[in-house]
This record gives sequence, structure tokens and C-alpha cells, in this order.
Amino acid sequence: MDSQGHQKALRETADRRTRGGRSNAVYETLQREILTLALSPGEPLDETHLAQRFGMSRSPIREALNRLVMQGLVVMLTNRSTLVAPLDLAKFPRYVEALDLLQRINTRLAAEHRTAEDIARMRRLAEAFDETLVEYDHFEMSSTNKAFHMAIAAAGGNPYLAQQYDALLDQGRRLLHLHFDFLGKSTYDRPLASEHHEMVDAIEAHDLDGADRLAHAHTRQFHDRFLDYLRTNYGAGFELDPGAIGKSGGAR
Amino acid sequence: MDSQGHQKALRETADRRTRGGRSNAVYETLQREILTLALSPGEPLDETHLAQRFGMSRSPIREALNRLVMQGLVVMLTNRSTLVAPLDLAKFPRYVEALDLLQRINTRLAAEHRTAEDIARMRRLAEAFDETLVEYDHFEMSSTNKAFHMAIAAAGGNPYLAQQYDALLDQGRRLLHLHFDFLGKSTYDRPLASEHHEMVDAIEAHDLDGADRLAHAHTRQFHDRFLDYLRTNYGAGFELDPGAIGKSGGAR
DNA sequence: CGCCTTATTTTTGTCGACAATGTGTCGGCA
DNA sequence: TGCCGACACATTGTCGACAAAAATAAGGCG
Repeated sequence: MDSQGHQKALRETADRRTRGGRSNAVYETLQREILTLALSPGEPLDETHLAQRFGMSRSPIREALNRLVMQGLVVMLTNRSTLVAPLDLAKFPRYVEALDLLQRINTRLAAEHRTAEDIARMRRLAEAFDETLVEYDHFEMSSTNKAFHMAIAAAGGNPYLAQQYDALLDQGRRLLHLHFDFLGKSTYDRPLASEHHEMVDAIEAHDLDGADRLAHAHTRQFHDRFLDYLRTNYGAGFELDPGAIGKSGGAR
Repeated sequence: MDSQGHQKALRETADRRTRGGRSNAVYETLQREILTLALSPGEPLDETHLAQRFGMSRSPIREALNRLVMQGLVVMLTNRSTLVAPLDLAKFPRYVEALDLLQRINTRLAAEHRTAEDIARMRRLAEAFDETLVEYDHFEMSSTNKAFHMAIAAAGGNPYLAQQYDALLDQGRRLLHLHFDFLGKSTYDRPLASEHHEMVDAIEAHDLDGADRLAHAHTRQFHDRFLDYLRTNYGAGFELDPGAIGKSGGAR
């Protein structure tokens, strides 16, 4: 079932969008490898090498790389080298700040404009996330997590904010995987899952402030957990401006 | 000094980036034509035709178009046609909603983190905008206006929010030009210019709430003016949810 | 011995041609 | 006459090769 569904999903995204049938495949593959850190930040990406790896010309690779550049996952030095965007941990507080803002506003808007169908989709995706937790496939986890939040954004009804939220979530997936690889198969992710359901409840109840607050707490939890990860891995040298995420005091 | 610095900056972005030396030229030219509405929304863009127009191959054109797609200024129908992104006036309230949010947060952050150099840059750009008002070059107006606001975002210190603000401002330039073409050479733009200076004052004074409020008023003025334009041009059929910009402010 | 100049190498940027795909049209058939 | 299918057209997607730019390495000169 799993592999079938997975394969079907892949085929769908592969042939529904004849758009760059090959280009798109490269894009999704590379994105996945970058997000899962299979391709390390800073690693050089040679076009000709990628071309022969994927068994196609450089044109589709080039287009895929361009898209990844726009997404901030790849950087191209002019006429020089192309490499996986290095993730600058010093910018983490700024990232969380931006994520918090977009997460809150989109969730709030969802609580305001959600339809019954939106709620159904959100519940379905929240459960899908729960299932990936037991399977413990990192990529599927960050994937369903993003899908869930994007469903919220879609319910919010503002495509501009949704798109920006989307870009931010994609960026963050590398950070997720960074401490996924560290976290054992603990039950550490349970609260994350239950928070999802609470958010849906608040959204369904048209509770704007509640949804906002939950979204904020959700971001904060990500923030705290990631900082914990950093501290235990890289020592206590990371006092990354813990107050970046709002005024309720940092992890002091 | 101003014009020199300006020109130097322009030249640098133009030829320092040998990156797609030709591709970049196409990108900037097309972007300008789209933003100034020289290319109408919905107008088809044929790659081969553009190639012979710019006297180069389709590859650079293709890359430029891809970038414009990412920017939301062009849409590509798979295997069919490529055309200038139609601007959906029905989405105007959503756009203003997003713009308001990003404008407020970036301006607020600027008031918090600005340095003396930031203030100097902002004042310089605010005056540059004033000068374009008397020259009345539409493209220069929207250009310097954006540069001014981007200076604020840069001072804010959050590259993620700045980038998203940047994308939003670019999108909005088409709307600006839409009613630039309508507005006569009136003194209608004076308040806009003076608001800029007020914003700088608030930012310099570290007045977070004041900066936030001014940014909000600034967005609102754009909103109201554009709606006026729509009403006088297309009749009163546009009751585009004027309250969209009201209370859903996020950064609380 | 060190530095400047220059050739080589590597990688990206561009080109022109070919293949794939979707649309609209025209003709045949019930 | 109305519908179905095949054909031709237009446009995008992909390919392999060539050209340009930049770093690196080699060699000559002070």
C-alpha cells in the first residue's frame, strides 16, 4: 500500500505536469536530496555531472537549478560554481521570526475564512502526519507537515501570504531534517502532532486569537527544540538571540 | 552624488553580473515592459519571436522567462503558450492585505534595528523619489519608491521578510503604473512623498509603534487611491472589500 | 626565490536543430 | 447535419556542440 501510494504520487507529479517532464523530475529529486541533507550544504553541483547522472542534457538540469536558486536552496556564483545553499545558522533567529509571522497570520486567516471542506482536508492531512510519525520516514514527516500547514494557508484565502509561507516552510525543512537525524525515535514528536489537531479545532471554531496563539506556540516549540539540538550538539556556544520569537522570554 | 551613486549601482547590477549577461538583459527589459504595462497582462510571449527580437537564441530568453515566472509576472502553460501574468483585480484586497503586513513588520523592524548609515541611505532614497516626482517618469517613480522601501527592509535586518517584501513590491508596481497612467501630473503624489520622510523620522527615533502606524497608513493610502482609480474608471462596480486592510494586523 | 604572465582546464553561457505535445482544423461517417 | 477521428500547425521541451569566462597551474623573468 505504502509503496504503491508513494509511487502513484510520484508518477502523478511526474506526468501530470508534462511541464518539463524531465526538468521537473530533476527538480523534485534534487529538492528532496537537498532537503533531506543527502546533499550537504555547500556541496558543489556540477551541471554536466548531474546531466550524465540523470541521463539527460544540461538544459533540464539548468532549468531545475534555476528554480532551486529562486527557492533559495541553491546558489550560483556567476560563471563559476553552483552549489547547495549553505545554511547559515546565524540567521536562524531571523528565520524563526519570519516563520512565526507568516504562520500566525495564515492560521489566523484560516480561522476567519475556513470552509467545511477546508476543515476536512486539514483533519485528513493532520492524520496523515500522525501516520508518518509511526513510520518515521523523515522526508514524509516534513512533507506531510508542510502539506498540513499549506492546507491551513489555502483555507486562509490569501494566495500571496500562502506562497510566502510555502517558501519559508520549504527552507525550514532542512533545519527539520537536521535535528530529525539527531532525535531518536522518541515520542518527542507527539506534542507536535497534537498541536496540529488543536489548531484545526481552533480554526473550525472561528477562534482567531486561539488559532494565532497556537500557531505562535507551534513555532516556538520548533524554535526551542532546534535550539536544544544545537546546544547539545555544538555546545552552549549558541545563544542565538532567544528573544527573537516574541516577548514571552527566551529559553533562558 | 546621488545620481552618480545611483548610476553606479545600476551599472554594477548590469555588468558585474556576467551571470547570464544576455539573459539578464532580457530579464530586466521584459520586467520593465511588464511592470510599465508596455506588455499588457495576458499578452502571449512567444519564445522564438522574443529570440529574434533580442537577436539571440532561445536559451537566454527561456531563462529570463523562467525567472519572471518565479516572480509571478509571467505564466507558462505547459507545452502550449507563455503569457504575461494577467493581473486579477479580484485579488487586489488580498494583495493589499499581504503588502500591509509585510510593510508594517519590515518598517517596525527597521525602527528597532536601524543604524545611522541606514537612516542616511533612507533619506537619500526618499529624496531621490521626490526628484522623480518632478521629472514624472513613471518607471523611475515606482523604481525609486521600491528602492526606498527596500532600504527600510534592509535596515530591519531580516533578509527573509525583506525578500518577501521585495517580491510583493514588484508585483504591486504593475498596479502603480495602472493608475499612474490615469493620474494626471497632479500634486496627488505629494502626500506619498511626505509620508516617506515621516517614516524615516519615526524609524530614526526608534518609534516602533509610530513606524508601524505610518507604514499602515501608507499602505492604506495606496489602497484608497487605487480604489478611487478603479471606481472612476470602471464605475462603482468595485466594492472590493475595503475592510481587508483593517484589523487583521499580525505583529502583535 | 618570488612574482608576474600566460596556457590549460574546468565550468558555465549560448546556439541552432530536433523531438514531443497540445490545439485547431478539415474531412469522413453515421 | 452533427459528431468523431486524423492531420497539420504552432509552440514548447530537449539535445549535443560550441564559445566564453574564470580559476588554476605552469613557466619565464626580474
